[in-house]
Amino acid sequence: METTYINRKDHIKQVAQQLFRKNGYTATSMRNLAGEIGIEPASLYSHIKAKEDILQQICFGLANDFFSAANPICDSLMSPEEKLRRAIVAHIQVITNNLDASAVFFHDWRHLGTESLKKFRTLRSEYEELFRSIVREGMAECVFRKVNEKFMVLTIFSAMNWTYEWYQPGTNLNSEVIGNNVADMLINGLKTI
Amino acid sequence: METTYINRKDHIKQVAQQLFRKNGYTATSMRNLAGEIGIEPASLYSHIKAKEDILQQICFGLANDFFSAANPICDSLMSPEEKLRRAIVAHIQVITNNLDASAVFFHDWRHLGTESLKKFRTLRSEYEELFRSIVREGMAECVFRKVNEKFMVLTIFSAMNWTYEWYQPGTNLNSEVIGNNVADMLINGLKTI
DNA sequence: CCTACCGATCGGTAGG
DNA sequence: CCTACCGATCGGTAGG
Repeated sequence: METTYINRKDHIKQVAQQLFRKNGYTATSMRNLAGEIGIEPASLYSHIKAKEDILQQICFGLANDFFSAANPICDSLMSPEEKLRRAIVAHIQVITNNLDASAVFFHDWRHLGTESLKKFRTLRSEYEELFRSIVREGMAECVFRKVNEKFMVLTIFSAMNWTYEWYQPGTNLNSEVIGNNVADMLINGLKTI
Repeated sequence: METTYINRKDHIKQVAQQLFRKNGYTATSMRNLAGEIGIEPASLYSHIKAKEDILQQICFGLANDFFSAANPICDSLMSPEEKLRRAIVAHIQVITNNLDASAVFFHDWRHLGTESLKKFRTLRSEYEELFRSIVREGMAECVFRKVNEKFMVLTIFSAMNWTYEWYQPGTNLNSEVIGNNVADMLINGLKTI
């Protein structure tokens, strides 16, 4: 149970994302965080510069995970349908493997500072574009119905991103099965014929 | 532009849900709220008992709207497919007609006090059960594929509830069209054959 | 990583 | 709806 082998900065991040998920970023005080870790509040500042630093670590760390999962799929030579299915499964796996971070990512990104916020929005647009290009490709090849492209991608993200709200490790199906189920529901609703 | 005709309590609620949506419930202070309204912070307490009162008004008010929209559809004699389509459209219309309240509803319900929180969860379960029963009915009649019922409903809610994140009144399609598009994507992915 | 502490701000009350 | 104010708590710093 003790995880003394990880460094303190990671430890802080992990405890923080649990608390942020449970109570929200703003409602979690540095005193709460320090108390949960077992050190004095002021000691946190030996490892981080500010509260927002932690939020940045969480948000940009997870953004990086999403890209790492999706990029190789997008660059591959698979069919649009297979790409979309795999991208959905990969995305949902990142979420289910990082439930605390995902909750913070989706809820609390707006509490990032002005500069980080801008960077965050840019990354998110770039990531959405990955999915948009798969959908576009599929429409061009007539394997996807020609629905409004932006709308279609938003619905795909909707179905994927809500996962963190209800997924419970252990009690649910495993993440690959869930990803494939979501993909099934979406793709079979998209396909020509 | 002036809406002096509504009473102050409603005025407070409306301004509050704008601020809560933008900055979050916890990050919005009573001083922010009073400043936006143009009164002194202490004056708010002539109209409300506590900050959480406002959150309760918003959350339970919207819950009521959801039920009012869905109940007549569920009680009707339409086919499961038609019921589901109409319930989806109705749900999305409630969201798009109450974007501020919806954002608060989905983000900040967990900041309700213990008692309200319990009541909220119960209402939410009851509401989900409305959709679950439509899906169950559809499966029994073999018009919906026999997927895990709970999972299917969660995916439906996912696709519906994310709407508040991206819907922009005016610039988007109207809410009925959007609801029907979401219904199309979901139902055509659910139907036998 | 701790003790000691800062100025700012919080939700809310008393009393009119 | 206002003035005046409360105790509590906030994020963060100084200095060791």
